[in-house]
Amino acid sequence: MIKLLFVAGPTACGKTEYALRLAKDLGGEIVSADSMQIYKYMNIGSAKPDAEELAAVRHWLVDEIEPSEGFSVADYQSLARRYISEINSRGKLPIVSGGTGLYINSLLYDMDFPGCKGDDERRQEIWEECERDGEKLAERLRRLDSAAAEKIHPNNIKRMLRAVERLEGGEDSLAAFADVKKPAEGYDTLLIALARNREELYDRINLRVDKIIDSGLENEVRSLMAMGLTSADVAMKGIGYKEVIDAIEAGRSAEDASELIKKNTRHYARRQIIWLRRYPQLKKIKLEGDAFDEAAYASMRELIEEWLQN
RNA sequence: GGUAGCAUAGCCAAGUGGUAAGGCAUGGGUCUGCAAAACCCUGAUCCCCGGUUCAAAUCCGGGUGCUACCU
Repeated sequence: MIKLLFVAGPTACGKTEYALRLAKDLGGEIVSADSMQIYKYMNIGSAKPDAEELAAVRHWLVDEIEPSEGFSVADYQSLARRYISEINSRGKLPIVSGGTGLYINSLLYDMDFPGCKGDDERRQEIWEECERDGEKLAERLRRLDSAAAEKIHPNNIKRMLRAVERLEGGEDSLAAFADVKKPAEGYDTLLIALARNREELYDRINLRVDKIIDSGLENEVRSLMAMGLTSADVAMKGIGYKEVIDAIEAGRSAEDASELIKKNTRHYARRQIIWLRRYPQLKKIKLEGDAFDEAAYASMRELIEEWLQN
């Protein structure tokens, strides 16, 4: 059994800081569960740990791929599992830190990604075949698997496309949609979620967005654009990036996009919080104030010590 | 002081006699290959008082507040 610690929580709640401290104190290495920090060159906007932090504790799945590369949960899962066992075999504690719920989920549970891989072109094809009509797509899905069709809202084109893709790719039914959630085998997990008052979190978000913009988000976006990336690239769909690209293209500056970025980040944080509510085993640690919350950290350590004993 | 206009949910806002569109925010939620994505759900009896009418956010009178212009 590999002991696997998770430090989750919404964006801007302080994950980086606390995970780093834990890694130092426990002799751990950090496995990022962040769908944006995984990209190279996207440092400022994704609020990546800085060079000093990256040097202090070993990080995995940060700066892993090119922004132009495709990536998916399935890729994440297999890479993360590999790194985790390597860390474990070195006698270190793997600490998964990040806010991408689905990535965390892929490690926590035995999600398997069988069947066909996601193929953009294939999905595009299906979409064209349905004449870009949500209703027609829904009908096609219903014919293939009525149970799956009932679970996916007809407005959710993206999900319906993937479902059709899988079913036509050979799967008889999307049994996966049943909520069979087996804990991942081979891991002994402890899931800690950092939490804050909503108001305090939103204040932190606003502050952080201002800081990110001051630190040169616009230049970062411009250099990514110079590398040939456009708003069509997945990496550029990240919050902060997409808004600034739009602003630049409209002849405005990053500052002009500030309010929009803040709003989108708040929405994102809310969804993250809601996502985490699904885990009954979740240990919530409430953080307060801007300074490092020693009291909260101490109770975190206590939880961890107890878990490590068993 | 005068004249005109406006007053609808946290904000923007439609509706000008038949019982309150929509957008944003907020909150809640879904989630098996783009997840910082995609999608779903969520609120008011219309400034106050009186009147006309079977029926008023909608018409009339008065009050209050805001805005513009005038003196």
